Amino acid sequence: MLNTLSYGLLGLLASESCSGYDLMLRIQPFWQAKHSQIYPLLAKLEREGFVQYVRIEQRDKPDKKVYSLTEKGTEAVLEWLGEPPAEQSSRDELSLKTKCIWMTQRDISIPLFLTRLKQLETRTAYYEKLLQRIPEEERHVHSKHFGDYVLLHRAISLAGAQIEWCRWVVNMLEQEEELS
Amino acid sequence: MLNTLSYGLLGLLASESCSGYDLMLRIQPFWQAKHSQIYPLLAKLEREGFVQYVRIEQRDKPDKKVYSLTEKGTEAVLEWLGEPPAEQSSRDELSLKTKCIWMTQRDISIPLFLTRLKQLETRTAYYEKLLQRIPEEERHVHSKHFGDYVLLHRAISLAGAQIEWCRWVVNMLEQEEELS
DNA sequence: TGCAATTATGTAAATCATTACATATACTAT
DNA sequence: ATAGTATATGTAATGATTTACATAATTGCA
Repeated sequence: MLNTLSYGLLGLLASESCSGYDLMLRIQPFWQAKHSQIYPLLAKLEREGFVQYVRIEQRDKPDKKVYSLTEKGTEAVLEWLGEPPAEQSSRDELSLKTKCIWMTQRDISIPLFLTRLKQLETRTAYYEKLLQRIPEEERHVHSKHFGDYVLLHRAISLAGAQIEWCRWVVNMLEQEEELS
Repeated sequence: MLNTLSYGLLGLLASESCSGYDLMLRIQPFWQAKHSQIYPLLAKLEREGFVQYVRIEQRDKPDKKVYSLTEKGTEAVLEWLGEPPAEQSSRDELSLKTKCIWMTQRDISIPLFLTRLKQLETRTAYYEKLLQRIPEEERHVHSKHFGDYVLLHRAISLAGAQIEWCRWVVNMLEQEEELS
């Protein structure tokens, strides 16, 4: 039994062999992990026979290790896919702060939600751009990019719901200003 | 400088003094933390003067320590509220598995989303119940429960968006079944 | 020319978080 | 009776994660 991050890395390698650096960038949107966690984990997965690598020399950039799945690695991913998904866990500092807005004045509370709005709008724009890069012919169930396609859809729709929510809260906080 | 969980606990204590056990239950929806993390943290916050406690004897239940904010604790919360919120971070195993659905058959992929649907429906029902418990007169900006009110609204709307998304994905996976 | 950013990999120390161990009372269902 | 659940608090060991330390090539900018 491996941990979730390990399975996530193996899952990414299933669709395309790549370097630890690439894995770090690709897993970011779904599971935050720094390179200092990923490199030792890949080394461990290699020692245990789930992945293998070849060193690739590059002219313009430093050498890299391109990892690929072994048969054992592929089996591990398929076994993992058969198990029910763990509940989603989210950690949002804004939620904790929202529980305290009764303590604050509008000059403190409103900027919290305006900052979040900007974060959400920036991320939405980024997701939209990524979505546009997936051509029509790769948006079907059997495409390797079907997962990316549906995940981007979810990310955009959730961000939209949160943007609406932030505006609703800011509105209420602003209306209160007129009364006080 | 304290960590986010510490500020979250202090923030909860700002609206109502309560036991470590209560804090654990109350912070759960926004920040997952076990009692084994919370009890030592409260002890540390007490040693450092952010909180204080009184031991309360109970007839039908074990004794408890009821924690309350000190002046230093209140100042720390207000300072924390003035800082911009950190970006939301979510960890969802289903996202990682979704990136791999191209590897699977419908009999593996569809149950993943059906399981998530059940999880979301259960949570929505729970949130709806909590929301109903907040009376109209406590849903305004100056109420101590305004935060709970708006957070429940967000949780319900996000769960709704995710339910729709799961159904959309399941539909696509099922339609593919007819063709294969 | 120097400074920052990007690509690329790694280790060490510190902190954060979970699991397991431990205890104790009271209530409820089988 | 006894098993399970809820309340209530704690520690110890392990595992996960972040921050800081380290190196090195290339590109772009001021």
